[in-house]
Amino acid sequence: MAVNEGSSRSSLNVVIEAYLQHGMLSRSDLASLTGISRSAITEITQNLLDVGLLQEFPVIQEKQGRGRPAISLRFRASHGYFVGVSITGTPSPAILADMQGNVVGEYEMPPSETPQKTATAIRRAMNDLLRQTGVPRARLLGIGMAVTGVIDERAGLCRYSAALNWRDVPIARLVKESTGVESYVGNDANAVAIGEKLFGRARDLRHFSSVILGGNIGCAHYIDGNLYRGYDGGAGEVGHVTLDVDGPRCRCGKNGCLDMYAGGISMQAIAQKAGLACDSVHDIEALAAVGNAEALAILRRGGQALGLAVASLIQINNPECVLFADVEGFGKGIFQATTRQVIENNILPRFLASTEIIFHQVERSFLARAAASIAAQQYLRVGIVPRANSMGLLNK
Amino acid sequence: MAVNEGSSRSSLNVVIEAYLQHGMLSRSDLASLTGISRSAITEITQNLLDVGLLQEFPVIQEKQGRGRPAISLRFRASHGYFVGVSITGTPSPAILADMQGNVVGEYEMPPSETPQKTATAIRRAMNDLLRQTGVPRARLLGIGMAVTGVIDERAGLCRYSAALNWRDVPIARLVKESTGVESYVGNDANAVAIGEKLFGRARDLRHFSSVILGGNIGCAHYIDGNLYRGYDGGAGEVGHVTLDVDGPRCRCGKNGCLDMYAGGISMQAIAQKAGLACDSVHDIEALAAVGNAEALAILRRGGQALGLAVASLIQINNPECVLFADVEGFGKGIFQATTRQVIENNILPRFLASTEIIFHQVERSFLARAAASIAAQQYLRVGIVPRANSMGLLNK
DNA sequence: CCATTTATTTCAAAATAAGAAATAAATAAA
DNA sequence: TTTATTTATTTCTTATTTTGAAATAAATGG
Repeated sequence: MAVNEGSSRSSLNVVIEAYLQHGMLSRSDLASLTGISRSAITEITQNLLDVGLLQEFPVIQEKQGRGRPAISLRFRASHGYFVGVSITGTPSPAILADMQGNVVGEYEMPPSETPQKTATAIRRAMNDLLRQTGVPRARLLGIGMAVTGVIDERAGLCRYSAALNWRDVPIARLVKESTGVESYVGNDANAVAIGEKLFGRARDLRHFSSVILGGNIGCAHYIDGNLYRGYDGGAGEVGHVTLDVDGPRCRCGKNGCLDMYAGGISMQAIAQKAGLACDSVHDIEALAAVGNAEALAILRRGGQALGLAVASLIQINNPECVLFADVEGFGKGIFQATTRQVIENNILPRFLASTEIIFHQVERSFLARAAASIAAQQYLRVGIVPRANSMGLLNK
Repeated sequence: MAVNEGSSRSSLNVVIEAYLQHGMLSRSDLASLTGISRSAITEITQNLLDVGLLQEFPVIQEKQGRGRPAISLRFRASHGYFVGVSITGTPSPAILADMQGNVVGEYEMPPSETPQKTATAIRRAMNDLLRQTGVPRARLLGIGMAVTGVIDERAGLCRYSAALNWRDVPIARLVKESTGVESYVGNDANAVAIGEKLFGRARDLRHFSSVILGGNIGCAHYIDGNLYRGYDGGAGEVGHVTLDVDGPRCRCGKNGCLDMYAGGISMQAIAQKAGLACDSVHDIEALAAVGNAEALAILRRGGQALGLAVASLIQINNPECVLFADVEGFGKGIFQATTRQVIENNILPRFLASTEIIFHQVERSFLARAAASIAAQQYLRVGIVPRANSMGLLNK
């Protein structure tokens, strides 16, 4: 039986959770949001201020009401720092983020090879980032990694990654051993969702799905303000939704998976087979823009497939918003337009009005930043916040 | 901003929640499940025993371990009673259930017409049930209603119901006014899921989806041990997942919705149009069983459609189990076999192993019983449990 | 400048939870 | 049959947490 099923109990945890969810809140907000008495809030926030986790934020509010203005509180940026790395097969930035999620340092990582080499590369990245920024090692509170593949977050394991050719790699332990710093792994699609929630477009949303448009299609859901991982961590496999049982065979063994139509890898392969000169989906969009019929067809077919799959998702889960994170470089082209159109045509009118569809391009460091946030969240939830008096931080 | 976002805080609520989720737990179980100290558990359960909500359960355990045997506790059946009604266009039973979800009385309701008549009919049902069972009115703690359609559970409103031809009906208020008893409404698909969780096949599952095979296809999800309603209560509209953009037009205005292939109403309509003599899908199965090609084709097409939609659901949400509640009477026929087959063929191997697929027939009173449970849950969560000393039950 | 409004704090009282040690009820072994 | 061992539950004291009421603060609008 799991320990502590529901969620945190003590008011302290409720308060920390509220800041993880909302970023900036006055004591008054906290009281009405959590139902905890205002006097208790004063006490709890005082402790967190003493400890240095929270900070009062000089308010320059335009819209000020009648009475005494509220003082907003938020995490104190320099309370702690986290390294974030996106472990993919390609070179990618490692970053150092502060407690507010600001990127304070970047470092270019080589593409990951063996787990051991990756751990070593992360140690180098960490050392360079600390030197570069002057952050003392003691203030480094965790290392977060976003990995493409099937991840067991609790165990800190990469169960399987096709891109890295890893199987059952205890990467969290390896990195912890290499660096001496507490380390956490997460799935990259989940990391994107966490990034969207913490500093992206989903800041104040409690229910949303994010869809990663990359070489493959990834997806993750926030439900009731929390990342939903599924029964055994598999939620979000939209990429393998079947669209046509007679469609082309996917590497997963099934036919007509979404990935075969809308995944960057497949689209490029199809384009190259058709004799188009392209190195990325961006090039396909460019060709379509100048009227290339073949390119147009590929993008339309991809958008149609993605639109149908996401329409299903919307009707099954009724998210407040679906966020497409474009990492491949589709931009505002045919693909996006088709996807939107097909979604609109295939959901019930009631969802049409209430579901926001957002496409946006994400930067190279987005995943690394999100990975750092995973570490920050874990750190705060596991509750290693130094104690003021003897606030018992609960085990989760 | 919502009051009390996360979940309950006080240990009392955590304990009640644990019993809502698991039904029967010893103090020891509670302590390890919730992380609350054993001494606190003793105190809390003592209060709940005093109040009469909990009851010690004489254990006849086969598998007894080493030390002192644990004493299981559970809700005391006679602590309170709830009326449950399924409001559909057809005659349906109203039931009286005790705190453990046992049905202690049944009453046959006429088909619902106007909201006002429905409220009156429910009053009659209530009075008869109380008379019939001898339960004192003071012990009737709530009335729960399961309604087919779009429901705003918080407001106690039926936003829209095609089957009843209702629009924005404040049914909870009407029934409360008519009966003087606190009343709650829920969507029928949600009610089925709640029923499965509380006394059906999903008792110990934290993540599952239930699919109602009725005139239309309904669906609801449990996520992390709680019913997930979606951003605006629309989660579970699997019935309108598009399977073929060129398919037959659905009454929702789109083409090729799942309902058009696998909904009982559509299947019957198709069968009748094809000249088959049938009054129910059960008849179609019977015809298929004796080799009728047309009947076979209809069932196969339906099962194929349902299988594909559910395969998508599984890959999107990774539930532990998908429970099909057969209210139409398909039974163990072609439809079920095809659905299973298609699901298996269209999900990733990793889901094949970890996702349980269960079909089962539900009784006529299942929905009414589930509706009563909705009332019970609401009652316990809102926290009107009489106070022993001054246990502050939190607002939710 | 004063009434009003909203935010935050103070402080004593009450409620709650934890921890250690005691007690209970079983089984396994001597 | 004892006796040791194991697991469950309770008791009781202590410490912590939370509340509620009243006080204080900081703004706006006459």
